[in-house]
Amino acid sequence: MDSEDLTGAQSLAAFAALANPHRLRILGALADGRQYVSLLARQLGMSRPLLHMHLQKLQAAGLVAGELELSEDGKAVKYFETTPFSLHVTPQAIKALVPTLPEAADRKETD
Amino acid sequence: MDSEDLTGAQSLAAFAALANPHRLRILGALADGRQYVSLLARQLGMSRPLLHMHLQKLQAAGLVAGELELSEDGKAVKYFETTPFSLHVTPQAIKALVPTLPEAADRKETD
DNA sequence: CTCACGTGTCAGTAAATTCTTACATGTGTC
DNA sequence: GACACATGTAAGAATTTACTGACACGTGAG
Repeated sequence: MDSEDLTGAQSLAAFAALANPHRLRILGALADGRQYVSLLARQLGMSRPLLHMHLQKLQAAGLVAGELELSEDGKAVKYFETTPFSLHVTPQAIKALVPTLPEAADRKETD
Repeated sequence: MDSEDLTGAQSLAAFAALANPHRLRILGALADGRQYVSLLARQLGMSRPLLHMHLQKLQAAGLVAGELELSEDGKAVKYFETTPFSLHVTPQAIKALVPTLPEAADRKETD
């Protein structure tokens, strides 16, 4: 995922997802490799429902991806990993993305 | 301002500042050049107190800088401009910045 | 003096985010 | 059957963020 391909709404979701210390630590932990939810919660010292919520936001922003697998002993285990995102944030990049923001787009269409 | 120089807290403030459509439009408008508050509020169609609040957040995050000047006819006018920031956001970059997050630092110091 | 223009700030409300507790499901083992 | 482990989700409280409206100040022009 590259900065240039993102719309305003997608960038907004990505920035919002990054604007939280828990989610940064989740991304940091997943940068080394994939991990499943319950173990990740124990490693980071947070409750599983809370981690679940944060992972949902990261996934909605396209920063992580999860896949449900069956372990050898038959249990369902959900692994998450980071997507190979690369955002380059500069004033000019933001200016280029402003016309694709939801509100601005609405204004252009409906006027 | 370069990504590598930022601490966790500073990155967090920057991401939080970027996670708002109004603030992206403010940055987009200032990417072309400096502007003063009242005129910028009219251009963007938002109230001046609201713009003031957003500019405070952008300034606290180090994304814009403001300087108070006296116009030719003696009035105090405050101009804002973008700082030349350049953030490169990748999973590895985030991992490197996790140890400098406030909570993690506290935990390391106080244990 | 009043008006128009610039600045900043405070109080209150509306809305979104964050977090905990408790519940539900399914599988393998003792 | 009861336990340990995995999954997901829903309700409610606490906190933070976003926004409006009203107020303050100062200057130059009519």
